[in-house]
Amino acid sequence: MKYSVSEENYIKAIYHLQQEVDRVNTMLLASTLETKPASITDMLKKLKTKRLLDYKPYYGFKLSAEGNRVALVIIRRHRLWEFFLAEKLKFSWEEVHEMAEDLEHVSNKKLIDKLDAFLGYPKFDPHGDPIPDQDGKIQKEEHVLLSELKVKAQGRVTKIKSHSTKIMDLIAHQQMNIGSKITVKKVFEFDESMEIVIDGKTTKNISKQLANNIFIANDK
Amino acid sequence: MKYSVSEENYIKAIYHLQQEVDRVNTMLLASTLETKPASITDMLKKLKTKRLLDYKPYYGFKLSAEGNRVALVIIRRHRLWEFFLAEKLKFSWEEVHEMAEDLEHVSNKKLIDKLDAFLGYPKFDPHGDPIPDQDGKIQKEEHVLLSELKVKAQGRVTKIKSHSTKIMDLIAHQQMNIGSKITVKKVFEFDESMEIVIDGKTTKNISKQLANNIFIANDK
DNA sequence: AATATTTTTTAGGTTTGTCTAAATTTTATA
DNA sequence: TATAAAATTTAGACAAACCTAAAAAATATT
Ligand SMILES: [Mn+2]
Ligand SMILES: [Mn+2]
Ligand SMILES: [Mn+2]
Ligand SMILES: [Mn+2]
Repeated sequence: MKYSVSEENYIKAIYHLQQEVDRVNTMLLASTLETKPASITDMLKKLKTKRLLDYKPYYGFKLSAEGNRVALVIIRRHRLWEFFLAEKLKFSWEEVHEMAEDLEHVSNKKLIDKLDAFLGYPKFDPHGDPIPDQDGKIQKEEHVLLSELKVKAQGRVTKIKSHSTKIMDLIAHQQMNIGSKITVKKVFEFDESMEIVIDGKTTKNISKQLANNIFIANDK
Repeated sequence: MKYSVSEENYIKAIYHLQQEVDRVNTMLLASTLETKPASITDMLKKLKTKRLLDYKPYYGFKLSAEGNRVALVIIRRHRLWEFFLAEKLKFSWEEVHEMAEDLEHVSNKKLIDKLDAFLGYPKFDPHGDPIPDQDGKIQKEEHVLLSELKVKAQGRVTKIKSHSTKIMDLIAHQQMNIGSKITVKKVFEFDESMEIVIDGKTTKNISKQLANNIFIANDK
């Protein structure tokens, strides 16, 4: 089955919201897609008749098994393109999301599988999010917040929680990046700020708020 | 200015038809786009109000200077993606056109320019058609039909006239390709068939009809 | 020159995806 | 529990891009 750009954007948005809440509701989806609630209701009916959605009026909704499968196909396309843009075309990882938002709707399966091969079957996109494979399987990476690490613990930065420009600014300035190796040197009781070493080179002090937004995979 | 997928497809189709005829007409465009004449008229009016088209009812139409500029942007995108698909993803050159038909509408300029750089600023797409540069300039390659070459002449295959599967079949079987070096060994008067050497290795006999569909750049 | 044929445009509809405004249902509050 | 507020759906409209059928204009044929 082939779905329209709009349908795909709805499916993907519902999938992402479901990672946070169990049953998505109209208002929430309207605000993330920046449309009006009435438009959401229209699309919900359509997705329901296409059997992509479990939906009872007034009771919220969730993707069907098939809806989930479709969502993962779209997310696979999105993240592979993001990886391509960052890795091959040398875009910074803040720039890639918007372009991938369009590229994800080019839906030729053979194209995506060949792209995957060309990129060397990457497991994570530039933001550290997992890339579903051909069967929709995603590799779960166990990561913890940097703020939860104890002194002497170390690991690699896998993901940033929020992608706001404010946080990006700070992180870029600190010369941290996805993949950077982090070692915790000290944790100060006063404000829970940390002293860390980045890639075995530079030593930095970071606030609790910042450490709360950085995910780390335990290196071992 | 940003144009819809439909608008872009119309603009590009008009551009291509103008390479053959001076003023395009409704029927011709309808048949190449596989739509009805009434739909063409609707779009012509829209393109006219957007100043992309010179159009007087009943008198045929042609792209304005701006329309031409836009067409070349779309063709640049199309051919760069084709080059990417063939060169990097290892698609055969018969497969790339259809996928490029979708990718050409992803219109982020920085993306296309970076793709261009990544590919090494190629001048010709896998079919041998020239790729417009950032300013819409296209490199004119002087090529002649293989059938016009005399004995001992040599050159490289730059382009195939028709892209029908029937011709593709034959050409693939003869192990010819864009870029193959061709040397004419003999021309038989009886049926004007030729004996040629491909890439200095294999010797083949080809019919006048086939030679009439293969463009050659004079190597020198 | 008159008539027939072809081409093009116009008129009026349909589908998709959006919207506003109003009605309905659910949830919260007094 | 009655009422107020919020969330959701319905009703009706609109733009984009298509369509069919009919009218109008251009071109070809007798
Ligand atoms: Mn993204
Ligand atoms: Mn999207
Ligand atoms: Mn092409
Ligand atoms: Mn296209």
